Amino acid sequence: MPDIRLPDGTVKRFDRAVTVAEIAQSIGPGLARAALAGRVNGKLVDASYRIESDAEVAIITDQDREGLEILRHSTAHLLAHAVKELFPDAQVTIGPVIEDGFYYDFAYQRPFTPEDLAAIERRMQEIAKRDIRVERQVKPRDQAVKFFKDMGEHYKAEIIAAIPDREEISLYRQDNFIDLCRGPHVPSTGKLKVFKLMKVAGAYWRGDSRNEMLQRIYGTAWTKKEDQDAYLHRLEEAEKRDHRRLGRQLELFHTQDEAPGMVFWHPKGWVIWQSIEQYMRRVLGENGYLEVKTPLVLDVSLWKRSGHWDNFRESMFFTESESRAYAVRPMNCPGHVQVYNQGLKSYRDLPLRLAEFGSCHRNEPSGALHGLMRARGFTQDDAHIFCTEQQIEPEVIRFIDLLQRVYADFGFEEILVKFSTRPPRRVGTDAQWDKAETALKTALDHKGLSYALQPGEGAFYGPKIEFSLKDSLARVWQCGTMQLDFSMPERLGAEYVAEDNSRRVPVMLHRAILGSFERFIGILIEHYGGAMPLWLAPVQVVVMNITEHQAAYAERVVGELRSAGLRAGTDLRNEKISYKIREHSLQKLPYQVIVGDKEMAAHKVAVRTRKGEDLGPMALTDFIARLKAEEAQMGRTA
RNA sequence: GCCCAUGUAGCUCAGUGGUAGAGCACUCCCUUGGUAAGGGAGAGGUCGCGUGUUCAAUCCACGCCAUGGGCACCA
Repeated sequence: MPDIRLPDGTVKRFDRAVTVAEIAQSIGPGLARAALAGRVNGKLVDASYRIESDAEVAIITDQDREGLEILRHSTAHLLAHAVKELFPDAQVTIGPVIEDGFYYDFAYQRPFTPEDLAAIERRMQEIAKRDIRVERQVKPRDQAVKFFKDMGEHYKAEIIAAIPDREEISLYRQDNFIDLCRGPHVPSTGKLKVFKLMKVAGAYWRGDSRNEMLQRIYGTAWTKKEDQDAYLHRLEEAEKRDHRRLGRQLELFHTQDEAPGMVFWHPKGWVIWQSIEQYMRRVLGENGYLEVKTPLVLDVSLWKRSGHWDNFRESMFFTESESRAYAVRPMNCPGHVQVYNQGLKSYRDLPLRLAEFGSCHRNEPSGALHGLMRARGFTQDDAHIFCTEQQIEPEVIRFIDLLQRVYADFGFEEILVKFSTRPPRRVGTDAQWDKAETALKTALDHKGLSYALQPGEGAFYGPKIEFSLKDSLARVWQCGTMQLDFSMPERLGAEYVAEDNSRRVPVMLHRAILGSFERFIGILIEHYGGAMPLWLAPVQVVVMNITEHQAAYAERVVGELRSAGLRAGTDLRNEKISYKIREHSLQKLPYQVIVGDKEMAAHKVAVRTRKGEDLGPMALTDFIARLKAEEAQMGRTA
């Protein structure tokens, strides 16, 4: 005689064991139809789950977050079901829910083609229409293993072997398709209405590149058609912001076959770069950094001493001359230690903050390359702080202050922080690690930052903090980093004379705010959809004449804008004004100035923004003042 | 690096076993037009690279390179 307490507080009494579906039915036929699953005493269960004793029960429908996940998970099963009907020899492996959808990995003698995908999707629709009941059953472990082995599903058998002993082995059956699964699932395939297969890709079994490659089919599933349409629309919008596409359209940069993973910056893109570099140079200077420039190519022996040869030689570029071997630098730190090592340092010289816009090359795996985001040639806004252990904490706080200010200036509001602590294999003493981790943690707490702790994820040479920012499409990009290093100063012989006249090894802090210029500019392009804030816009103002009669006046206006330090150009082409406006709007140029006879007579300029707003005629001095004010706002108004 | 797809004019893309086409951009001419495309003419391609099959390859096969989507990797 279970008492069932519902989320609204009401209690229903049943005179026998009752299923979630029956409870939904007792509440109303609408809910009974909508019920996908239930939550019984906090645990998600199938709608067919039988409740024997008193319980708190909530009915899960597609209005719940969990409901959507169950829907997606069941759609993954539907996909596997369809694949097994069409390709009985394919073996099923795993099929989890992911953001916006699901995937399922199959082992099959040949890759699935796009045509296969279309056929599979059609079959999924058919099976959904059959509205087959989905049933759960529990099997003893050895029986389950035998069951799947007999079916030829060796991957499933392997998965069961990896499930902890105390967990139940549950199977889900829909018609003749049976899959190992924890569940819960929708009560019948008819609940699955809105889904679409997106793409097929290779994926390693168990995520290990030493294992065989499986065929992964990605799909998306939603509760309503409109949601799916909105999702597909969102993908299209994201594609329009793709930095590679905008880089071409806005003439910022290009890449070509002869230099894979490296970038040819065009004049407009280089203005963005230079605006950022000069800005960074200014704020670093304000914060006590000293800028240096060190060699891009160094004798291999230095990379052997630094440890890079041992760990990363596979992804370094090498060259040689007169029988001497050199490496193109993959990092700047060894160079900075060389600068530090010139002249005996005193504790009075610390902290010493050496900064470099350091060009690095790493021979990244070909499949990893991705426009500006993952390149083989890139430039870090790198700096190394040489300091004592006592100085770690204040230096980290200073750094976080600077980083927050920089991100805000670029228009990023939200920063995510991850803190990685000592890994099992590491250098340095426990006492050093204790001090270092405490210093980082205290600094984070001092700044009131919440962070995700990643135990054991630190580098072998020290703990680290990683800073990611969220862009306008809510995508997260890791950019900033603060890493402690107990290893390299010692390996490369850095030391200082302490107060007691003893020689000590300084702590080295590796830190970057932007990460790499290439990647950061890529993020900015996508964040702003190419419409850069005024201070970063390659061309800030274009002055257009209506007829050739105002050409000289337009030139004069541009001259004054340039004298005021603005990046301005003319468009005196023999084209209609609407044609010029369209072109510069597509180029996302922030301000368009139109001069016709009226403006010329009144010594004014007519101003239009890239959003299409007509600001009307104004005096040039007012216009310049407006732009200067906007520049000073940096990314904050955008 | 692995799996799949793609590579044709500056860009976006059609297309065919008999050495190629559109739109936009570009050049010239007409047009001097007031807030997102005025009209006309012209020029432009070793069809990613290589080898093979074939009387003949941009098209078929194989290899390579690059790009895209994933996977693995990311000091």
